[in-house]
Amino acid sequence: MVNITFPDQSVRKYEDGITGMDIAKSISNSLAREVLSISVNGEIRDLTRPIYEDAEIRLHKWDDDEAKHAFWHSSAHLMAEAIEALYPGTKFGIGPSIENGFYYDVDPGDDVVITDADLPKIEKKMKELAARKSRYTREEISKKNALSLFGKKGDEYKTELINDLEDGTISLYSHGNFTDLCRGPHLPDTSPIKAIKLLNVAGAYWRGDEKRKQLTRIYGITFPKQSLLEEFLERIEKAKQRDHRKIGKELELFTFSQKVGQGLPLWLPKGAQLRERLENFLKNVQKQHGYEPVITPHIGLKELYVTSGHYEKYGKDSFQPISTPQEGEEFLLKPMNCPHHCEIYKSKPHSYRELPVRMAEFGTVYRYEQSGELHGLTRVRGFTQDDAHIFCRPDQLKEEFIKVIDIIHHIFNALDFKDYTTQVSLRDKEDHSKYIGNDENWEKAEQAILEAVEEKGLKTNVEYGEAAFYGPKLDFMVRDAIGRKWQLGTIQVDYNLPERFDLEYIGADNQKHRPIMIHRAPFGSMERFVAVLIEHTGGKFPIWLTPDQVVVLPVSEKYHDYAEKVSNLLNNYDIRTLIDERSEKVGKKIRDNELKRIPYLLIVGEKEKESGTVSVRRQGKGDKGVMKLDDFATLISQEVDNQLKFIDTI
RNA sequence: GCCGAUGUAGCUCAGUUGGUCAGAGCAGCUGAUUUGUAAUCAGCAGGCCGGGGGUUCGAAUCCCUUCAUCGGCUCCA
Repeated sequence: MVNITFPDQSVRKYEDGITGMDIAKSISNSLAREVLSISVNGEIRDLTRPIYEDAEIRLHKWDDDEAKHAFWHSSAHLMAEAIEALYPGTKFGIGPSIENGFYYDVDPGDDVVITDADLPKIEKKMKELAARKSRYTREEISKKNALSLFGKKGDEYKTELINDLEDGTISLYSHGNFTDLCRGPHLPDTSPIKAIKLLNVAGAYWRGDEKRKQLTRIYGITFPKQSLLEEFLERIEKAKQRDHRKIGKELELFTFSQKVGQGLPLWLPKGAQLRERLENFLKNVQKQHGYEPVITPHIGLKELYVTSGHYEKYGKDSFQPISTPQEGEEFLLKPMNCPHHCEIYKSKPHSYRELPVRMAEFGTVYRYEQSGELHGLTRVRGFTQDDAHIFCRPDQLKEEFIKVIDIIHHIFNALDFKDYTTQVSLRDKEDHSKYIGNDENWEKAEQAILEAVEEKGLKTNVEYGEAAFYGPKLDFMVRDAIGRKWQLGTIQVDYNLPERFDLEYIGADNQKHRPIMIHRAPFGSMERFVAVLIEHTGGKFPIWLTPDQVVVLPVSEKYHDYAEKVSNLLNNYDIRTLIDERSEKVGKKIRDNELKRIPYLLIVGEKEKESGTVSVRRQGKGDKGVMKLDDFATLISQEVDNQLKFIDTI
C-alpha cells in the first residue's frame, strides 16, 4: 500500500502501483473526466503512470499550467503524427509545449516545403487522429536501443539528442502510429484534444544555432473545448487592435519611409509631442535626483569605439565608418553614448568627494540591426536612449543602485505600469573567464544588486550566466494591460569602460582609484517605450501626456465663436484644446474624435452659449452632463494636477 | 542574415482559371446641409497594381530578380 497525501493534507491509502487516473476516479467521476495530469512529489507525470511510493500529489485540471503543459505536449505529438502521415519520411527535431500552445520543429525533406496554406490540411488530419482516442503509452528504453531505433528511421536529430542523454533516463512515448523520444508527461489519450488551431510556420535553426540547418517550425494551440479556442483567438484579435504600428498610424504618431531607410522612425507632430512630454517628465525626475544633463554628438572617431571595445565586437556587423577628405580619418555613427560620457568624465580630474557624478543624455544612437529583426518602434536602427551614466566609488555602488531603482519604480508607477518584475543577471557560477574585472569587485557588485533588490522588495528572479561580459545587471519587465510582458528599463554595472578609458579619481588616501560606472535607462529607448505605452493603453494615454486633451464640438457654425471662447479659456489654463469646426453633425464629430482617443469632448450649442456651460463627454464613458465652463476648467486642471502631483510624490 | 507569407489609391480591402480589371468604402477636395451625444447628401479628384527584367498577341494575375512589410529563428553593446 502507498500513502497518498492530497493538497489539503488529507492522506489516503491505495494499492501499490495505483495510477493518478485511478485516484481521480476514486474521488469522483467528474474529476476523472476533467483531470489531465498529476504532480507526484512535485514532478509532473502521466495520469496512467503507476505510483509505487508514498507521495504528495496534486491532480491538475485544465486551469493549471501543469495540465496545459501535458495537454499541449501531447498535442505536439499528435501534430507530429499527422505530419508523418501526410509527409512520410519527415524527420523530427523537438516539439515542446510553450506559454500558449506548442510547436514542433520538423524537416520534411529538402524538396518539400510546408507553408501556411498546408496548415488546414494538417489540422484536419490531427482532428481525425485525435478522434481515434489513441492512448499515449510510455516505455523506458536503453540508450543503445534508442539509438538503433531512431538510427533505423534515419532521424539524425533524434539520435543527436539521444547521444546527449544519460543512459537509463531515456523514455519513449507512443500513440497511434507515432513514437517519439520524450520525457513526457502526456495525456492518457488523445480524446480531450477537441479544438485545434495551427497558427503559423516559421524557420528555426536546429538547436538554435544559425550555423546549422533550418527546420520548419509549426506553431499550434489546442483546447479541450471549442469555446476556449474561440476565446483565445479573440484575445489575439484584441492584441492586434492594440498593435502600436496600427495605432501609431491611426493617431499619426510616427511613420517610416523607405526613402529614409528601414528601421529609421519619423516622429510625426503628435508623436513628437508625446515623446517630448515623456522626456521632460524624466528630465525633471532626474534633476531632482542629482543628474546633470550633457549633450554629445551623433558621431565620434572610430578610435573612440576601438578604445571602448564596441568596434571590435560589433564593428563589422554595423553601420560602416564614415570617411572624410582627410586621409585615414574615420568616424562612426555612435552606437552607444557611454564612450562620449567617459570622455566628459576625463575632461577634468575628480576627487572622491565629488562622486558620484551622474551624467544624463537623451542620446540618439544607431545600430545596424539585422533586417529580419526590425519591428515597428520596438526594434529600430536609430533610436534615442534615456541614457545616464553614474560614476561612483565602490562603496557608493549599492546606494546608487537603489536610487536608480527608485527612479524606475517612480516612472513605472506614474505611467501606470503597476505590475512589473525584475531579473538579476549574474556571472556564470563556474566559468569566470569570459568576464572582465576582478573577482572581488564582481562579488561586491553582485552582492550590492541582490541586496538592493531585497531591500526594495522587488519581485525578481536571478539568472546565472546572463550578465554582460563587463558587469552584472538588473532588468525590468512590465506586464501590460492585457498581460503581455515587455522588457523596459535596465541598470548595468560596468567595470570594463572605466578600465579601457583609464578613468580615475583621487581618493582620501591621495591615491588614484578606478571609479565604477553604472549604465541605466528607465525607458530603455524612447521608441520602444512609446511603443509599449501605446500597446499598454491602447492609445488612451494618461491625460497629462496625451497630445490633445479636449476638443470642442460646436453643434453648428453659429456656435463657432462660443467654441473659440471655450477653447481660448482652456488653452489659457494650459489645457490642450482644439475645435472641430467641420460642417458635420455632432454624431460624426463625436465618433471621429472618440476614435482619435480624445479624453474630453465638449459639445456646445444654443443652451451652452446662453448659460456659459459646456456639455461634457468623457472618452469611452459617454455623456457626463452639462457643466459651467469655469467648473470644467477647474475639473480638468485638477485631474491633470492630480496625476502630476501623484507623479511628483511617488 | 535565415525560413515562410504578403505587397492593388493616404487608410482598409475587392479584383474567379492572364483578355473593358484598374474597383469599393473611409480619408481628401468642391458644393449643398447648420446639424444636440459614435458615420448628412451629392459631385470631383486619387493608383504605371512595390521596383526591375522576362514569358505571351495580351500580365495586377504566370516566371525570375530586387526592395519593403508581416510571422518566426538567430542577434540585441
